[in-house]
Amino acid sequence: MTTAINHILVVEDEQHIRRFVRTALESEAYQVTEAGTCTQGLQDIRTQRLDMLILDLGLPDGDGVQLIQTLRTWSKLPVLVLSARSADQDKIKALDAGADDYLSKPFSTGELLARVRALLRRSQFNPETASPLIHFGDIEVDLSQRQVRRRGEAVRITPIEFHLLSLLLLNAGRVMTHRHLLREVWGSTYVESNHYLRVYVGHLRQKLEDDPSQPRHLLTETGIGYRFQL
Amino acid sequence: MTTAINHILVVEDEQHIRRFVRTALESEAYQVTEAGTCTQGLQDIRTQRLDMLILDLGLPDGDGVQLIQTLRTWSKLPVLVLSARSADQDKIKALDAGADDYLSKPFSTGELLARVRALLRRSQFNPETASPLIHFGDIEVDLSQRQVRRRGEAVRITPIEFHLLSLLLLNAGRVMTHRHLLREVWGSTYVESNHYLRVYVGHLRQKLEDDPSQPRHLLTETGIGYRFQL
DNA sequence: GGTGGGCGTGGCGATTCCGTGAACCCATGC
DNA sequence: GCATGGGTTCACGGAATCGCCACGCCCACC
Repeated sequence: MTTAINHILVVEDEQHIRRFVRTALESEAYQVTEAGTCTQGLQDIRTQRLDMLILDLGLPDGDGVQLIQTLRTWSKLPVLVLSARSADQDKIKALDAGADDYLSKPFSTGELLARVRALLRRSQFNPETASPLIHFGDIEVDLSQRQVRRRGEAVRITPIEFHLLSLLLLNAGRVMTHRHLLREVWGSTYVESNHYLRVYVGHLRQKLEDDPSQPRHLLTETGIGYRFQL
Repeated sequence: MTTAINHILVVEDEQHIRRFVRTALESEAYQVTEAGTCTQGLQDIRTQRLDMLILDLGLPDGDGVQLIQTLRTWSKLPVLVLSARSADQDKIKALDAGADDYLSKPFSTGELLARVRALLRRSQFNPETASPLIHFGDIEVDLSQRQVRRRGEAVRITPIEFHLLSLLLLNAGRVMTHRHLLREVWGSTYVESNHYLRVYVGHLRQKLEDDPSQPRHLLTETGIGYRFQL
């Protein structure tokens, strides 16, 4: 199956709505992460590569509007608000805080998905949200566009290679354990297949390192895992 | 956010709603132009420098959804839809045709303005750079006129081919997933029919590439989709 | 009623990607 | 020196994906 490139974070405390939204999104092959609280949500936003945030306003541990405002001080991540309230003032406050769309409950799967598509479509036109370029050596990586360049020339990257690379880049400087990488890329049944990693790390070194036998960026942490040094 | 004055076109046939919307917008110092019909609206879009379109779906002389679709073949102008209908299917159709937001009547001034602000904020749409002519290789494409030329000679392009081409061109440089292209061109029930794409991408290569077997512009991203390189 | 263009669909060879085993390298410790 | 464990590289078969050709249907237009 085709790799989902759109990653959506759903912040919602009510269990059943969360499941409802997740199911809807997954049926369209989006990658979904869930959070139940503001704090957890912010945590996820900081650590994950996301394309969109779906946020319920009525969270137990804090004000959703507040969260949007904080978020907007450093990110343009598209935000779709869900809310039980349908009063004008609520909508206006949320939208002016920086939300991009506001959907009152109850809502249908169809409308939710259509609004998600519209939002993703629009935000992907926007070059500023889209391109946190990552540089190292003579390589340039654009994660949101799934592109890798070496001295300006496009480098061919397979889906698995790209998945692995983006994990390492998003956690640049940190050690990523074998198990963690394997679980993310191949799934939890492969956490012991260290061999896969060796092979694909090898591929990436061939494509990215000046001297693949003397890697300067994609480093191995013997007995632990790998680390990416920008 | 304080740049040039934003110019908004309101296409709406009912006199009193038009006045209502105009008054609201002008109270926020937007420059407003009005049109009462689809034809007039399209005319204005082609000739004026606009930042946004507010469109009523129930126009006497034609289908609003149709208008959005045509518009989207050559422009990314932000579109906010107003409609008396609030059924899911209407919303979905409009949003998937390319609208950016959908507001059901009756609506309040406050919400309308908040949504306009959100939309303008999100899409720093630059009408100057939206040139209708696109060049690559020895090909010239005029999206608004629906014409393709190769070394000056007209190239025959079927409706589906053109639709596909305009999507790729409007997102030149980006990877477009199979699903996304299929949904836009064939509709959401065909998101898994990758086969269609292979065939039509093939057709386009035959017509546009110097050496169709070694494409330089219409590139495949194995396992993901296609990308157009200008 | 014939003709032709556009479209959907099936099929098949070619290409690319992936999993896996085997060989090799190298540091460490006995 | 030699065994061991981890790391790297290579090679190859199977699977998935892709490009391309061909056929038949539909419909618009003679």
